[in-house]
Amino acid sequence: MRILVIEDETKVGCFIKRALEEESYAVDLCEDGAKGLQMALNTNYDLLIVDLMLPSLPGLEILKGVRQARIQTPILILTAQSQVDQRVKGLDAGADDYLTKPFAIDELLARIRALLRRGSTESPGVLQIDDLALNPATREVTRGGQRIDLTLKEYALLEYLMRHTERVLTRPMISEHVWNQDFDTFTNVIDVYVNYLRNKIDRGRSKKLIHTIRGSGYMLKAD
Amino acid sequence: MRILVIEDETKVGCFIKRALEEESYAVDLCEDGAKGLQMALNTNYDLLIVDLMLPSLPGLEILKGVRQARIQTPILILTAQSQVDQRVKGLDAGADDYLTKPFAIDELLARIRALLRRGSTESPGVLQIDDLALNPATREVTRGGQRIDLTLKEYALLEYLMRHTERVLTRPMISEHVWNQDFDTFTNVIDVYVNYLRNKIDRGRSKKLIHTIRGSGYMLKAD
DNA sequence: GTCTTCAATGACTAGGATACGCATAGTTGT
DNA sequence: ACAACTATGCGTATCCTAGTCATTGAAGAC
Repeated sequence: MRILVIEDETKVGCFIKRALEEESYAVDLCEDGAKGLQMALNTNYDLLIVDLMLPSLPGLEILKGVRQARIQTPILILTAQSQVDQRVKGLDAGADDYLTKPFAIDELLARIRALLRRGSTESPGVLQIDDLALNPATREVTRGGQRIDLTLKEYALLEYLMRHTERVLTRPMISEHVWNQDFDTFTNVIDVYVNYLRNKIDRGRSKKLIHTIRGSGYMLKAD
Repeated sequence: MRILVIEDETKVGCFIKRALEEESYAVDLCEDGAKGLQMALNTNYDLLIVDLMLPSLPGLEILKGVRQARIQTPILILTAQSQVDQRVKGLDAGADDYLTKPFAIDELLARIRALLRRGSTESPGVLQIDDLALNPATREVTRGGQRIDLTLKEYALLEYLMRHTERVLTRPMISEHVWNQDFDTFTNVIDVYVNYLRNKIDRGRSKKLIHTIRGSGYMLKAD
């Protein structure tokens, strides 16, 4: 899950970025409004977090810009306590939720989960394919009831796969959402990590879940 | 456990804050009603303490505001002796308990413990994981029947962990609820205290309860 | 139609760099 | 003296690179 944070206060921005990264989201931080809008338009993020108090470009303009471009990405706006009218305008301009500063990081994470969930087929909290289950809250992964330990990157990759099952996921897509990289690095990191995942998830099982689509990418599927 | 106190009398407010902090709660004090309501809405506290006699905004409005926002946080109201009707209205408006001024601080602490207990899944007063037990009323911690002495911060950290077992608790989450810090301090205090706790709780035992989730945070779990 | 060849693609492995968390010692403040 | 916190060095899990090995599928030979 890739998230863009547009926030001019460096301290707050860094804090959010770190917190999200610990939840294994891929995070881009932008401290400039105009630049942020460009990034939002060029990259397909899964979520935008926008501070409405920005120096160069009013946050509202970012919202309008994004929505005019027919981009449906959920947007969460941050406002100061006093800016009640701003908040209303923000929701009118297409924001999906808001949070007033200062806020608790728990609250932010909860709302992010809610927004991402809403976007993707109302998932019931725990993702499941066949006998493979992934619980984002506890970050616990099991197959056939048996616990599987994953590293951060392995987990991030699996979560992305599980949120988009039965669909071919190309390397650039995976690279963007899991590694937060816009351009091809000409490495084989993805292959390596798919291999790691296979070892932990499919090895020794008759029913394989991770399939490679030669020439295209990978797919998670029960068949 | 993070508590918000909304109380306009500076003297009383500071007194409560100090007393609570000595019990190792993380406390925010707010002397203005409107501001307090905002804080209650923005941050997810574990408990609210509200004086019903406030200058800017009647305490009752705060209750209504909070409950309208579907926030279930337990609320304790403070009233003067004469304000019997206020008290009733307060309970009707969603308060969970009340206390009349002047009150004994012990009384306040006891009621707070009761409310926190009730809030968290009807626990039987004493938190327990495996053979580790924590009694919030007496602040007594035992493992295998053996008493364990903890400092204020150690205790606060353990209580937070024990109220959220089997879930990955990230550093920012811990920082907020135990240290009452909204932003990252870029120090390793948390690591150090986890280490202290481990020395007192897990050292020398075969079954470890404190687990680190590399790259994410910590988790208290019996497995 | 079957077999062989070969280039492209992916699977797998090993090892170095890095970042993370642990431990311990040191500092501050009550 | 004790608790709270900071600073630092160290070991290691994790991440990534780079290289080799296996598989695939299409083109050409028979």
